[in-house]
Amino acid sequence: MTDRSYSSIIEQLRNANLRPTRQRMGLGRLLFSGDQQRHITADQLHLEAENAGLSVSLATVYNTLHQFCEAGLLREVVVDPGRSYFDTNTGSHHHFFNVERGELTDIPAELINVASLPSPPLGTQIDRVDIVVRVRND
Amino acid sequence: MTDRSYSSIIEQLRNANLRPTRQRMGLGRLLFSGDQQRHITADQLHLEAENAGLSVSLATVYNTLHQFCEAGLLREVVVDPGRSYFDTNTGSHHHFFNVERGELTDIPAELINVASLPSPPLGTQIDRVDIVVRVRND
DNA sequence: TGTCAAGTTTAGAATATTTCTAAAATATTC
DNA sequence: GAATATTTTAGAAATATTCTAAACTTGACA
Repeated sequence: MTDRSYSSIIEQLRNANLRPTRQRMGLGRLLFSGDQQRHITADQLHLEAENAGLSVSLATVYNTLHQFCEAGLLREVVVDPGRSYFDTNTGSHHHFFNVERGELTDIPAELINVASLPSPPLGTQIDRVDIVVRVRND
Repeated sequence: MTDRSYSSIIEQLRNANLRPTRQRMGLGRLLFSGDQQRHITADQLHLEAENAGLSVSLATVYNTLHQFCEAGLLREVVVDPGRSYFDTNTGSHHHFFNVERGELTDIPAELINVASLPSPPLGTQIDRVDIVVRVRND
């Protein structure tokens, strides 16, 4: 387990005013208990929950993913029209996206050097910078 | 009109083995006849066509947008889950995306300096690098 | 120019993802 | 343990996109 252990999840849910229900805890364990960072769609997580014997509806998977995003436990990644990916890595970083396989891989922020961003359109402020490096199989 | 004038569109369609039909020419004119670069969704273009008195089905708008992409006349931009934008600027560049308004603005490639891309995952090759600077209204 | 084959458009159905709704279940508080 | 608030859920609805197959248009050529 990473630093987001079982009790840490409860605590983070509490901080976000979310009750630690069976479903949230179960999905949290699936998402955060591995060593690896995960990039997963709602449907994939729903399937994984089913396979793990966790009974949870697709609606709840969607609700939970969004609540986890708001709580800062997850981050939504937009690379594919018509499908959202959720990323357990909430730190500053970017992505490789394998267009053929629909697979995301992290790129640590420090490995990409963005010099000289132009100033944003009048009346707006920069929220964040997303870099997606699209790759194809040889 | 830009350099992609009326006759130029016909020519480009021919090059792509696409017959210059009423629908394709009409949509081409809507997309390319202004001075400005355009960022538009299928639905927006369909509406615009209707307003311009061009009778064309939504299915054809989708077909045409994809064919124009394959022909290198357009480029698809993914910034919003569940909606595709099509960009008349096919050159190398990036985008501001106003999350609140759903509005895209071009950033010329030379205004962003990406130094030191890490090498792509084994067995893959870089297709392109998309940078999206998400902005919010003050 | 008329005919034919190939390509194109279309309405409507189908699909896929996501959100909504309101009723039942669960958690928290006292 | 009862009362209240939150959460989950199935199924319906919304949204964007793709598919299908029939009707239409185009281009080639006699």
